[in-house]
Amino acid sequence: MARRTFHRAPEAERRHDLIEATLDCIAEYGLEGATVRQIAIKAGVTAGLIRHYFQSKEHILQEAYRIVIGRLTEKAERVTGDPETRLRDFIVINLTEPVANSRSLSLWASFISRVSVDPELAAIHREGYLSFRNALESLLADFLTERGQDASPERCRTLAIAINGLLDGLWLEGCLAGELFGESELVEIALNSIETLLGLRLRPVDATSA
Amino acid sequence: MARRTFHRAPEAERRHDLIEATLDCIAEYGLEGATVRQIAIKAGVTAGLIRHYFQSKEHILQEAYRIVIGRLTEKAERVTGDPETRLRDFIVINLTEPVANSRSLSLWASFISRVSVDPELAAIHREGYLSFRNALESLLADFLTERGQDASPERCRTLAIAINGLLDGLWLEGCLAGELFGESELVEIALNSIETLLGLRLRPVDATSA
DNA sequence: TAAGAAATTATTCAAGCGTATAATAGGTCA
DNA sequence: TGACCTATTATACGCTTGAATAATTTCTTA
Repeated sequence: MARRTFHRAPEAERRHDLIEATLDCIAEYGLEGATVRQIAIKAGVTAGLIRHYFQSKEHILQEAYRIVIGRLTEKAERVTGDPETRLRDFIVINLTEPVANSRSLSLWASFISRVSVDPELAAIHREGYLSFRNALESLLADFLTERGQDASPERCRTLAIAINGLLDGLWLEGCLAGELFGESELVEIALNSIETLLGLRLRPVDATSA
Repeated sequence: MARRTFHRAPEAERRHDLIEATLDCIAEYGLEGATVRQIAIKAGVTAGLIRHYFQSKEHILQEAYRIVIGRLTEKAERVTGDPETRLRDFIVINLTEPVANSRSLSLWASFISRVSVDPELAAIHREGYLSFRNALESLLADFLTERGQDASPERCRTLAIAINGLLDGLWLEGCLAGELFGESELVEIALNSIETLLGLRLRPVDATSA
C-alpha cells in the first residue's frame, strides 16, 4: 500500500491551517466535535501532525481562542478618522458581519463555557475584554471632549461599561436570532440608544460617501 | 461481592436529582466533563440508571437546558406590584444573585454553544428568549402608560430590544468579571441607563421598606 | 407473607478519544 | 545527483465514552 503523498508546508502556514480547521470543527460540531482526528480531516492531514505543531489539544484550543478574540475585536479597535466617525464605526462594526453572525457566537460561547474550567483561557479572555473596553472608553473620551461635554474618567468608565454591555447584548441577540430583526435594525437601535445615553446626536451618515 | 444497597426513589425526584447532577458536572468540568458516568457519580447512582430515565444523553441535556432557562427567567417574569416596582425589580433580579453569577454563565454558555448544533436546543432557546423579551415589553408598556408617555407597540418593541440587550450585556460582564465592579455598581449603571433610555426617572428606593 | 413489577446495579461492547512512537517521503543543499 | 534533515504518515496503545443487556434488589399489594 502506497502512502498518501503530501506537501511540506511552512510552519506558520500549517499552524494557521490547523487552527482554522479547529475553528471550523467547533463551529460545526461544537467543542466535543473538535477532536484531534476531525481537525486533521478538516485540515487534510493526519492526526499525528497536530501533535507535531501543538504540545497538546489544550494548546491548540488556546491558540484558537486567541484568534477568535482577535477577529472579534481587531477591526473595531482599529477605527480611524475623527472621534465621531470612529465611535460610529466602532458600533457598526460590532453589529454587522463578519463580527456578528452565528458562527462567531458559537465559537465565542464554546470558549466562554470553558473559561471557568481552564485558567489559561480565562487569562486570554480577561485580556481581550479589558482591551476592548479600554478602546471604547477612549473613543468616548475623545468624542465627549470634541463635543465639549463632561469627559471625566468616572463618567467615561460608567458610559463605557453601559455601552459595552449594550453592544454585547445586541450582538448576542443578533447572532442568536438575526432573522427576528429587520435589516440593520439592531444597528439603528444601537446608534439611537447610545446617542440617548450620551445625550448627543451623531450627525446623519452621508449616504453618498459610502 | 455484595451489591451496593440502594433506595427506590419516586420518578420525579430521581429525574430532578439526575438533572441537578448534570448541571453540577457542566458547571464544574464543562460540557465535555458531563459524561454519563460523572453524572451518575455526582448523583450517587450508577450509570445505567440514567438511561432508565432518559432516552439518551442528548435528552438529559435538553431537559437540563429547560431548567437552566427557567431559573434564569422565572423570577424576573413573576414580579408583582405597580408598574414601576415591577420594572425595577425585573432589572435588579437579572443583575444580582442567583441569576448573575459565574455558574449561571458557565451553564448558559455551555448550552448556547450547542444551540447551532442541536435544533432541539435551539427551539428551547428561542422560546425562552421570546418569552423573556415579551415580559419586558409588557412591563415597559405598563410603565410608560402609567407615566403618560408614548407606549406605542413600535416604541415598546424598540425599547425592549435595547433594554434586553443592555441587561444581557451587563449580566454577561458581571458574571464574567464580577470582581471588576463595585458592589451593586452594575445595577446602578443599569437603572441609570434605562432611566435615560426611557426619558423617565424611577423614584428613589425606599431603604426602610426593604 | 409471598409474588410480582420495576428500579437499580453490574457487566459488557464497540467505537472513539488523546497520545506516543516508528516508518517514510519531501525538500534542501553540498 | 545523493545525503541528510524533518515534516508527515501510519500504526499502535491504553482509556473513556455512550449504550445495551443481564442480574439483583427493593417495594407494593393482595
